[in-house]
Amino acid sequence: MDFEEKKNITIADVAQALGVSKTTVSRAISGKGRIGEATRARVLSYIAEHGYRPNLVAKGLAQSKTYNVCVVMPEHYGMSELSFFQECLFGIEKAGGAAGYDVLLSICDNRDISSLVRIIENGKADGVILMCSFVKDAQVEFLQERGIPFVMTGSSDYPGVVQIDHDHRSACRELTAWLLQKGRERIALIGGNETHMVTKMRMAGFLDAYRAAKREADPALFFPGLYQAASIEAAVRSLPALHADAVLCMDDLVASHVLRTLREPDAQGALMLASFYNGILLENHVTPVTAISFNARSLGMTACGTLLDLLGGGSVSERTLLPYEIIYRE
Amino acid sequence: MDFEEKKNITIADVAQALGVSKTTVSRAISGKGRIGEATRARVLSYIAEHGYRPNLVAKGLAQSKTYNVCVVMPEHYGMSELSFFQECLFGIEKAGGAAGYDVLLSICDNRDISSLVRIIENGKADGVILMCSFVKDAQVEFLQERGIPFVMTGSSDYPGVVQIDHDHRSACRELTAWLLQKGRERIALIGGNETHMVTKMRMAGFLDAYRAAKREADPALFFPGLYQAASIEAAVRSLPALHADAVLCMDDLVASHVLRTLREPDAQGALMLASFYNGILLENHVTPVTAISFNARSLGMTACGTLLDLLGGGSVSERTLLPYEIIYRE
DNA sequence: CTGAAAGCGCTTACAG
DNA sequence: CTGAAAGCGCTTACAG
Repeated sequence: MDFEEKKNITIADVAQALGVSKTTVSRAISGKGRIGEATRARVLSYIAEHGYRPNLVAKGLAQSKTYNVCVVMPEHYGMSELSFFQECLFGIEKAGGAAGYDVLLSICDNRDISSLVRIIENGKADGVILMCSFVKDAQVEFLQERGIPFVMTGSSDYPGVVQIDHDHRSACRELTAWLLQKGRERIALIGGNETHMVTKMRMAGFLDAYRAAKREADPALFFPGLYQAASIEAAVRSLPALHADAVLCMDDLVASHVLRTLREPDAQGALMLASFYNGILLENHVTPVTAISFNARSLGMTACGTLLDLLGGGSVSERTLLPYEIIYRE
Repeated sequence: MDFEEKKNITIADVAQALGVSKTTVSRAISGKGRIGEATRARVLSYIAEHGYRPNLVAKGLAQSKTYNVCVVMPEHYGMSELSFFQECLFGIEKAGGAAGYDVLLSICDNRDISSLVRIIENGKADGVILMCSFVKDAQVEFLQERGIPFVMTGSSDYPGVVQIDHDHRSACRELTAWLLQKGRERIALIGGNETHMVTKMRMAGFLDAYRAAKREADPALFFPGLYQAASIEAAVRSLPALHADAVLCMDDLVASHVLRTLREPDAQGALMLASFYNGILLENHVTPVTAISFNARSLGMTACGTLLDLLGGGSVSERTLLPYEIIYRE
């Protein structure tokens, strides 16, 4: 297969065709600078008719801009986060597109940010959106050192990082408080990647609720860092011996595994179950479970909007907290 | 938050610092054109030390290239496809990055390809990778009319479209043949979006197997276009009355629903189950089900490699079929 | 082997 | 109100 080069019409072409200068054409399009109403109309109608679109790359070069935002997605995560990230990405693309920006994708582990580095060093993007935060974050360190504008969906402990996040801490506090109020005191906490900031936030909200209720959480009931079905099951089976009366899952994948284990014939009942994230996995489940619901798409749109403000020289608040919703199901 | 403009070092800077011309620096880097070994080494060591990286956008403008590939993802699809697309996307990013290309993301329904159009008209990408094919495909029509190089992951009926796909037809034939050989003749076929090409391919493979076995498939056992849990369950419940002895699912989401229904107390057993796609949903299931397994990442890498060949002026074959694997589980 | 100059397709002071 | 010219950061014939 080969493709015929259909060479694009340039600003010079339309200038020549109209017998005006490139400057004039440029001004008619951009709306900047004085220009006669008649000439502008003439130019505008010509380009509309001939389908001329200025080359954004050339425009960008002249303005030292790229009209690209780079979004970096983490490579490794569970499937529960998958659709969340996807939705968020779509939100970014939508908000960016509306403002004439495109999204350049970067994949990255904490260890390997080479893709991000390449994009930045090649001068391919005006700013970046970080979709995942780490407690020791190479992305943040790199971008800050380079002075590249960026925002983060999620929370960060690094000073000066513009963050857009759902209010995980409040949400988890509220959900935990609900359990406590139902008379559940020995709440087990299962799952969560401890290197992720979001886990810290959830944990904090959990403890907030205990503090507010003047109760004390039992660390023996914490089971962080569990991803495999087998280890989650083992944790759940150990619960009765620990006199747990409820279990709170860090995300919907964990919840899904816990649910399965609890349904086994030899599993004790009487445990109350809730999840810190109402993902796609929970939606498909027969047994409804109380969970916190977040809107990933609006997170993405807000993040992108904030980055564009930043690029536009506006001042943005360092932290934007988006609302959540708790879906109570018994 | 604001960021200090740390202005990048340009080719003019290094030329001046070294007392040579920009031409020389450019040649030292690109390796094109004659240049003294000594000067080249001097330039190279200087740029290594000072961390100079040529601005790819400017380079691109000079060469009428962008070093971007646009990949368009469909917006609406089930979660079973989600991780497949994600993996594929990661494969593309990897292969592209290795060749100095970045990926520009476009989201699109069949109805609305405005994001793709914008990217192309703005001159932001050298070529595009279509991740989803439709029987009436606005993307293909647009790109062909514009003469933009593109490839597609999946299959297409449009003439002249470079396709990279897994061999769905053969895979489905083989899997169906296996059931037939096991003595199952009344195989129900559930799910599949009829507007997607992949459904056509799977269907064809299914019928191939019947033909080869000199049997006839019963159209009464076809249940296409089922996405909701409820409608899938209804279909499964109607199976005994239709004397079905096996069920073949179009994807893992369908399989997952079927599995759940079959496990209900009042559901008849004796049905054999298999799926045309071994997705993440099936992996998490307790009951193992025979299914076809595809490597999405290598699909992405191959697609990107093919597009790059195309951009490089190489001739590529119109259709590349990737191998599959059938995971037999009883 | 090396460089001055034109060009990629735009924008934007600076003059008029 | 309009245009000639320089510039964005690179490449690449064309001379030497």
